[in-house]
Amino acid sequence: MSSIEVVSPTIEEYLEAIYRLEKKKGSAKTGDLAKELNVALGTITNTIESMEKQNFITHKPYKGVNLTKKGRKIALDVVRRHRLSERLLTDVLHIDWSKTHDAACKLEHAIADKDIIKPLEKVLGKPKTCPHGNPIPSESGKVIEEKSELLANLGLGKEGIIVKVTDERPDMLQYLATLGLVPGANVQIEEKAPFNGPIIVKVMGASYALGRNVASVIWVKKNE
Amino acid sequence: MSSIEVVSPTIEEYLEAIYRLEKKKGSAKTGDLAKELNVALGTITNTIESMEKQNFITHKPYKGVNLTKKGRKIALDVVRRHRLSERLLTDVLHIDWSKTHDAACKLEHAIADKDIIKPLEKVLGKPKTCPHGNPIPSESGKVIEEKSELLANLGLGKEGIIVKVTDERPDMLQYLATLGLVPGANVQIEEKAPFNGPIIVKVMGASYALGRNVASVIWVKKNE
DNA sequence: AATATATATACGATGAATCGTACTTTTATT
DNA sequence: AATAAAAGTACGATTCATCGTATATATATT
Ligand SMILES: [Mn+2]
Ligand SMILES: [Mn+2]
Ligand SMILES: [Mn+2]
Ligand SMILES: [Mn+2]
Repeated sequence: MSSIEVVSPTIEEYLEAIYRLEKKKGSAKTGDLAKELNVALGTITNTIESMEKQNFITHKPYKGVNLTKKGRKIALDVVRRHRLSERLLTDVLHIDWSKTHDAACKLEHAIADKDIIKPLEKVLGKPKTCPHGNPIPSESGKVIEEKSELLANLGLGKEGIIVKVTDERPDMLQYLATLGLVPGANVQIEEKAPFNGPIIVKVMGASYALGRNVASVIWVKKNE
Repeated sequence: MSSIEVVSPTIEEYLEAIYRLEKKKGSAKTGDLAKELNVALGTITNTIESMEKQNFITHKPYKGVNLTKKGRKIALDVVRRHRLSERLLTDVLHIDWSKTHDAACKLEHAIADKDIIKPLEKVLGKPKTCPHGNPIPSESGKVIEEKSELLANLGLGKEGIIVKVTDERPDMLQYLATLGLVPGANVQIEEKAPFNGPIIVKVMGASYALGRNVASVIWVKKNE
């Protein structure tokens, strides 16, 4: 029986953060983790040392840490619980998608039990993604990532469907929602200002100028 | 603004356990708490000393602890979250009532935020009780306790409606459910054996012999 | 190549929560 | 009232997660 190892909520948070950073930048640097987890640098050094001893991660000083197979397995389970929690919050409790991330980040540790997570997944209708479009790992840790590209990289005149949003700060999500920039929405590039200037996009008939920072958290699937 | 004080999950658990024991026995003894919380006696002594310093409880050695006003306020909020969690588990996730208590005891700490608990309460339809019939404290800490008496104390031939069940051990709840002894069910006393012997009750047409231990966790509202 | 800047580590210290054993006090029994 | 049993407390120790300051190393800039 290869059931998933039980670790403290703290270690789960570390694994979750490492997973995200690894996905985004290839590895998780001490400093990034300190910011992400809101703790002092020395704390990170301590904890990753202990996590390395437990074979959850490998660490190359000044290069960052990476998940081992063992660590990734747990991380994926945390991410799974996180994203199912988000779905519960939006789909069942009707909470705004801008508020779900922080709440889910606590909830995820309280629903580790299979007797809870399985019924939850079922009631939600086995959703494939979180409300922000990120894939929900399967029970066995499989992640089906829909192919997509950054809105910021889409060519002039091209259009596509928003697949996911990879910045879950409440203010960012609120802003995106007011423009209708949510997963499933159709967007077209109308203009791209030079020198990394704004991008004008058309959504639901309306046009908006987006900064590159914003256009770089939105992933779309190009229409053929 | 008298918003509720934030304490650690551990202290919340202590307050919750003290609330229950106080309700059941008038006060919470060190030993009872050790059993309830599954920690060593010395740990209880330590923690209640610290809790007394923070004015959450008063403590008379060998007599037990009691909640202060301040402590009770927090305890009621924890109990509120616990019972709303149980409702979520049974009503939304369709989890059996015998499994909800333990799961809720973790969940309750992850849904302290007003932005979560209010929508949850609303979605559940502002339930008055947990699945076991115990009242859900209001946001302001009001508890509306329906008048009821122990099934074990009901006279021969009398009948009533089950109001609540005050033992939430999984095996007890499973047993009660198989007999149909759940809140709302009508029961009648058919026989009471002497010397604290079994009680024969009629439920839904069937008759069952219940030990006094069982009849002493079931509370009923006598018909007329 | 030398220096400056960013990044990471070492180290000593703290607080919360826990344990187990030894000791003390209260309550029950004779 | 003396003694036994039960209940509670004291105390020293451990582990986890954290902090902040001082020090070290690597990378970027000149
Ligand atoms: Mn989290
Ligand atoms: Mn999400
Ligand atoms: Mn609890
Ligand atoms: Mn209950």
